[in-house]
Amino acid sequence: MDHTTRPSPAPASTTRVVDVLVPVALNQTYSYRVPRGMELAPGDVICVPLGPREVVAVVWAENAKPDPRLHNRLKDVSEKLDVPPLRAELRQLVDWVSTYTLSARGMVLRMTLRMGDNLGPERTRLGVRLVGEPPRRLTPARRRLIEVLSDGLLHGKSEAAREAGVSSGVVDGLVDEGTLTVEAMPPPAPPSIPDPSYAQPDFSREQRSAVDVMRTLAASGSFHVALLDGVTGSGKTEVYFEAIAENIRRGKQTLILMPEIALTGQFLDRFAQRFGVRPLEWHSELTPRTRARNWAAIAEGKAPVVVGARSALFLPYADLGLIIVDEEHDQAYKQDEGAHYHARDMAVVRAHIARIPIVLASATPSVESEVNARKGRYQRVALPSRFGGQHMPHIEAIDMRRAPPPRGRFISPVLAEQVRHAIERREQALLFLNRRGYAPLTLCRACGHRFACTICDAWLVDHRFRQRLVCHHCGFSMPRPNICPHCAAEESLAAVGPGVERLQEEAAHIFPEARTMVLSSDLITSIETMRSELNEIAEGRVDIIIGTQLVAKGHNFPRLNLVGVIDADLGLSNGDPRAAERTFQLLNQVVGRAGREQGRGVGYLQTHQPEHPVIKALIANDREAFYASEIDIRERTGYPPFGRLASLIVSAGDRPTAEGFARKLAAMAPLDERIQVLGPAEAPLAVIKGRYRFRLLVKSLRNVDLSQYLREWLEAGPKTKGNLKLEVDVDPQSFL
DNA sequence: AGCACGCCGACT
DNA sequence: GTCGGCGTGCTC
Repeated sequence: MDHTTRPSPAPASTTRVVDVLVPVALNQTYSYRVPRGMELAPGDVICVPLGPREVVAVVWAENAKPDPRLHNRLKDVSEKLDVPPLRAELRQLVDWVSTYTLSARGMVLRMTLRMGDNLGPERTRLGVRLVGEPPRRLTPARRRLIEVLSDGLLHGKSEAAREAGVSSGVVDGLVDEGTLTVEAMPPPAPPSIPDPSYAQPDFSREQRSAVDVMRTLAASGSFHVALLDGVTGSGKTEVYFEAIAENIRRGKQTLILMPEIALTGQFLDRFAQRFGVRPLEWHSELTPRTRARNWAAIAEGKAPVVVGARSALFLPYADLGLIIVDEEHDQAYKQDEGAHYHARDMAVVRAHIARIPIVLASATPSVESEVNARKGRYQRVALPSRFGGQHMPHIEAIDMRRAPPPRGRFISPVLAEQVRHAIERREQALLFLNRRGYAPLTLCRACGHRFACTICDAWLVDHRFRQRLVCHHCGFSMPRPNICPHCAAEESLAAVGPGVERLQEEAAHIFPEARTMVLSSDLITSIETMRSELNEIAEGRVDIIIGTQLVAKGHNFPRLNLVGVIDADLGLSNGDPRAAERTFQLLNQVVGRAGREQGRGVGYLQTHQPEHPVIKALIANDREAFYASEIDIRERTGYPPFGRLASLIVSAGDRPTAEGFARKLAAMAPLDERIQVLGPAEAPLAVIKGRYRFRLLVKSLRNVDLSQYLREWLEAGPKTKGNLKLEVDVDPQSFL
């Protein structure tokens, strides 16, 4: 752009300039000129040129006095998009999350703009209908197409072609012949409106007081956190539905956050039973078109209830009145890629900024939320028993030191006996093992060679279904060889340890007549297949379910009364400060799958340490004991929520570079008697994808602004360059 | 995050 | 001689 040739450049005072947040890895805003005739205010969604491309961005502020050094570099805003502006509440959330997590503000904004490039009016889609005579030349492709359209209804043009397995050329051909007509498809129906009075559920006396609290909460219209605390099967969902009903009556939108959207099939049905229709879904598998449509519906306030995974938190709700965080303790709320944030915590922040109530629901609250409830910061709403007189499952430990399974097997005789009884009673059994694949380690019996990933510090996991050895950290895989690559011995490779696939083999061997099914995240291709497999189980077409933690989450299997945990110790002994909490929550949830609808559930925990406090608390069904001891440990050691943590991971292509930088960084940490900088130490997973990793752990008192401390430190500290990478994780959940 | 610019190995 | 690998650095 050549400004010098302009006859008379407009005086600066008449050219308005706005500061714009662009969705790239930048913290600062960029200034753009507002073209004549365009009205812009903070929050407006616009298109701007950025380098060689155009991006969707958001006006963040007026800029009355643009930086003179930029005078001739300012570009014009290209276009104002016809969507509702981002409200101040959401802009404030973006700023807050960016400041707290130390991630670039532009990257946080990006999460709210995840609607694809399909904003704006919908183009009318074309449909075809069968009206005339068949064509003179009837090819097989044409025949298939006519078959698909034989109902005489209007079909989407591309859908019809896809369904018939023909190209769109075949469709056009039949249109030319007069066999089909082209008509505009009716616009897609707006999201259906949930009816708060659709069904009037029956509540027990205990539930009724919780329901009252929920309604009052939703009606209050002010910031308030409730911890809805009820065991699996106590009717938590139905109880918080009443808060949603109240919120719908007030004409406000509700956001329901779920840890794992693929597992919400039954939830959607229950929602429909209560409200007549399903809520709007938000998840990563939406097509771009649907995504844009849902985004617009949310922004225009036409979607009263949205259920979504953590990313749904950053959507531009027109009038959000209530947030529900289901299974609030779940690890899946923590995002560890790109921006590191905990959706539950950020949901509380959003509720605070928007001055609205929020409900955290769980059968096994996080220690953080439990402490907040005990201190009165959160209002505890307790649902003590299972609904409908169901009993809590009875839990027993199986001491694997005394009653071990045969060598190379993993199901103890006691558990096998119980599974047999369950099958004989025509009930289902669930065998839980949180390990994907067939075996976690393969070694050569002749020379001792172990198969390890060449670019990660990890063994290769044997996946027999896929016939490959797979690294769970980088995705590397290789065919399973027959010959040891080290000593060339034949038939010498042995699988060590169990995975769910191996467990299925063993179950099939012990119970040849039983129908088994493995549920594991690596075997899931889509949300749809996942939901249909879960339905198959719910309909009783499976006798033995073998699953990883996928099966622990939110699904009712009516005929499931027996749960066997194959290795209850897994995850207890890895030096992670949250290991105990996680194991307690996970096993409690898994065992809670048993006996939800009929009979009395029984859970067996195969363990080598029945004396471990977590195992004992599970067996005694003594939540109090677990929380008391865990809270005590955290308080004594200053771990969250009694102190704050941040982890800094330094990684580089070679070990000395990573270690050197980490040491330099540690040496430059500002002194502060309230803050400890631990390390650097080699990260527990020392190498991932060929990158060497060192970790610094920052631990502070609770009242310290840890983010601010980190920012000052990193600004003054050594700059990363080359292939050096520094990842900052405030409030880390995982310590790998 | 993109995307271009820039400097070293195998080929139309 | 060019095509293209991804390291480095900028985007108002």
